[in-house]
Amino acid sequence: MKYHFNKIEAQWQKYWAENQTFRASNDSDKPKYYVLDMFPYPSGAGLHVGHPLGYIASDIYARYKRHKGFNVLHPQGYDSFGLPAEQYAIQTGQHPAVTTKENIERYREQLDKIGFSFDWSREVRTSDPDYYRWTQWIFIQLFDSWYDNKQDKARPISDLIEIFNTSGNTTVDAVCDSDVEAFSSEQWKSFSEKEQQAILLKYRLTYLAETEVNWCPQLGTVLANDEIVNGVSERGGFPVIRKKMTQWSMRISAYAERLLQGLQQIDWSDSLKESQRNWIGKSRGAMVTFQVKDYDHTIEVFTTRPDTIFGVTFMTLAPEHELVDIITTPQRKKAVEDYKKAAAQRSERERMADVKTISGVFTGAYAIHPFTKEPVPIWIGDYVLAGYGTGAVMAVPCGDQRDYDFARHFAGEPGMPKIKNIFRDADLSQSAHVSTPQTHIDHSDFLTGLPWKEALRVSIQKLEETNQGYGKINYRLRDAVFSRQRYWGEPFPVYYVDGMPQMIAQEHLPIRLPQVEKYLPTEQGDPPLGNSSMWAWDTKRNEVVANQEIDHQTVFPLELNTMPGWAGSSWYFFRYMDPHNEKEFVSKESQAYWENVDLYIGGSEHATGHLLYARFWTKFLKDRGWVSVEEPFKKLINQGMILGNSAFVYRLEGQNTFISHNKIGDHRVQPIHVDVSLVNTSNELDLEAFRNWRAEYKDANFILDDQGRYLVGREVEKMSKSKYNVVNPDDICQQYGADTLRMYEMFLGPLEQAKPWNTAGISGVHAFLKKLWNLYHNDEGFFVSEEKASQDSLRTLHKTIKKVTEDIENFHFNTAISTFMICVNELSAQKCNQREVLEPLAILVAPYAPHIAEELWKQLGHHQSVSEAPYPEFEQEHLVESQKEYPISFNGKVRFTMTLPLNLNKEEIEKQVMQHEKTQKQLEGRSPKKVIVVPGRIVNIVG
RNA sequence: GCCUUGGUGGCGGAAUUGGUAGACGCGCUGGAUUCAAAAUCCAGUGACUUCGGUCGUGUGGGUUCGAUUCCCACCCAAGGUACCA
Repeated sequence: MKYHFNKIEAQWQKYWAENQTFRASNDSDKPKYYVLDMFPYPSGAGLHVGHPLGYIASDIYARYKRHKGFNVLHPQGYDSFGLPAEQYAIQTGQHPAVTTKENIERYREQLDKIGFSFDWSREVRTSDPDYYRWTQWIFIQLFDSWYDNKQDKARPISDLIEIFNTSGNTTVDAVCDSDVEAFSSEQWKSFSEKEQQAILLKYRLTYLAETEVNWCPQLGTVLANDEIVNGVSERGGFPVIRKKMTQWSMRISAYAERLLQGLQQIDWSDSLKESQRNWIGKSRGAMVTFQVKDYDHTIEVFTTRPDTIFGVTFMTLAPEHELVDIITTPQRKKAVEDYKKAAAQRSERERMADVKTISGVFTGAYAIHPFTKEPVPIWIGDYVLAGYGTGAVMAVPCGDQRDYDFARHFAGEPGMPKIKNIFRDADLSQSAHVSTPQTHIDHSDFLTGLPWKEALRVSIQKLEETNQGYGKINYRLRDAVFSRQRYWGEPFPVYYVDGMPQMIAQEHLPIRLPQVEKYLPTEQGDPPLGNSSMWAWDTKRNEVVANQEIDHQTVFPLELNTMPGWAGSSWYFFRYMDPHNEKEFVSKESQAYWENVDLYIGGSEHATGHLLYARFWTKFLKDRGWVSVEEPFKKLINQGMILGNSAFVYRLEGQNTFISHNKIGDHRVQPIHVDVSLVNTSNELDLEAFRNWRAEYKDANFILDDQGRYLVGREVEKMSKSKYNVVNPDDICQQYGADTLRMYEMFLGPLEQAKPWNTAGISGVHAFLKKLWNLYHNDEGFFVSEEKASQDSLRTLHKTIKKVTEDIENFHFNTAISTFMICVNELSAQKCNQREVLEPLAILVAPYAPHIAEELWKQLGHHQSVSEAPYPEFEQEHLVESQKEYPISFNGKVRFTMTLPLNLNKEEIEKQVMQHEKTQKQLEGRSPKKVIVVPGRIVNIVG
């Protein structure tokens, strides 16, 4: 009887949907288990074969846990705000909500075909007003909170106001802006309402601040680093400059230490934890204050090596540093201005990546060394980034390679003194000195002669004594910018009274996105929401009203920015616990039942973005008492990305002629991504299809190779619509079935490893499922016997149970599938058709290939879904071994094997091996120096 | 540049704690079946070889009786690098 996968799969998908087989209850006697996928952004390209990789893995695990008797929550939803829908709207005028809805429908259709056990009754969409009202609500709570270092938690802002009223701010130890001045309770009370609000803003966990952005004047918009290629915008190729803008920020830095410490209690891979540790970047050192010569200004620097303070040869400020314009001397003005302009045109990433080009310019100004009181020249250089630390460094060329390179590059120029060497016996002729435990400090007044670690301690002490600095723990983690000049994101529940932000009361949420005519920034350079004529807040009627009603008395302008993509994804895992609650973002009871995510699966590209923000918000919600957990995700697995196999055509520079990859030679060409569907497996381009692909290639000319073919170049890279390398899974479901797709994606390789997509090999997995089917069927139909199974078959079954269970617990799905293949091959050879073996086998396979398992289960006479069957137990008695085939090696090389009983001890094994004729032959009369016997493993004869 | 991960046959990959390198699958070769093809089944398949063996897990060193596995240095690829998701 044939295996009709299409029919079987459609039937069971319908059954699961109609019977709500996978609906999770918030009330159960079983232990709970929460399995979550990182929800997808519904892109216009549809689901690609990379998405299901993680979903299949989590689905296998969720189904496995159900067999093991758990109440499993396995939901799915959509991260549906984002830039691509907005760009599509800009190009076509189509409202992003419409495109997004269509894309979601397409995703759902595709997901349904793969047979996932999602509880769709809990679906969430971040762009749904019923969802984003709670994102707005959380924003308001952040605004209403400050971080108390003494209690090491976030507290309501009302507590802080009370403290200010009773004792001013001098007793408060809070995380706040660096420019807060001390005030008493009397002073606080004497401030105007506006002054008080301005001060509070410096303490709130979300606050307004000036931050740098990539500004593209021609597009009139801010760009992500990702949208900038070689210093110009990806769209249009326009210049991009760095510019300051007032934006909402999140005080994630308040949580730096807890985010670091929390890593110890969660089950994530060491590499991922390491990434987060490096991102948080905790370092110990000192803040040092340098007075600027002839000015009433100081430069603050953070250094991890205050012990090298006497080695300071010059100082470097970021070109954007606020003092640059003030202190630059008239003679240096032009050079500094030119340099600043050039630096503004380089993205932060370029500046970090490019260490070969050393650039900088002397300001003509000097700082005063805190101890020697000698003048220290002040330079600017773009290797110092404004956003890092204080945007200024003290340069010690003898101990830091970048400073060394900078000093060498500008040696002899005005303002660049000779390198000061403060290390005893250090050779500076080639490079900076690398400190070791033996390093001692020299030529450094009170530090001379000390080992550097000791000098570190003394230098901080001295800085503190002389009030010129203090020991400090610094974090690389910066506060997170929370404003986007975009349309398709959550609107802020914020209006402005006299320039000060005010929150809209929570009962009036959600504040819905307004309709706009155009999704581009306004002509004045305001964000897209500035195009709306209905974007003002009436504080009397508590509703959004027309802009013309703004009177700054009762009707005020609303915030024009929207929230970033990570807002909605920082808390969605809580919403699945209680998705339809209209009173709270999640009820206390639901959250207490589900706690947090037991298993989270998603791509490693989120290692430091989403995963850090979600941890931050969870900790905040815990502090304020809305949830009971400190960490959102107990265990996390990063599925490796399925990479695309991009294809390239090569355009001769400045022409509309394309040259075959194997003919490029010395031609100057521009590689252009071409849709992989236009290329066959031999890398040959379909020229007709290419001409029809896009209007600009209609009249393209080609230089073909000697066989008359146009060959494309190939490159493995991330699958994305813009690279035209997306492969979608629908065709595979159609041709081979969902069970084959599920097993093939798992069989491709280790879950955590990145791998390029390739369908070669899928036939092997499909053949396996057919063989599995044939164990239960003969030509006539279902054919399973009630007789006792053979010892061999039971052995095969239990060997399989053992290995597959170990593999699933360790997420080694690829080897589990080879184990299934071996099992089915063995059972076929044994002609096994006994229920005793085939019934447990159907359950074992069910998490991987649920459709075929359901069908076999039904044919075996069951009326319930196989997903409710208990997992088979492993029985050791079927696998007892008494003999071992020992490899016998000579000097580490295996020469032959011999079978010996497993109960022999070392001496008995050695005796038997030495008596063997082949041993004597190998030794050719020599007596061995040593015989190493590892019982149950190997014998090695040395000599 | 920096951080993280990876590099094993023609290809995807396997190898539990340092113990027979290449499981399982694809591909390829030969055979059976067929009028023929598809499908299926059987056998072989790391390279070299004077058929004794020799070499072989990115490159070069090291530790060890024994290294894909541990250590050092380097090369290459992918992901991230704070406004793509």
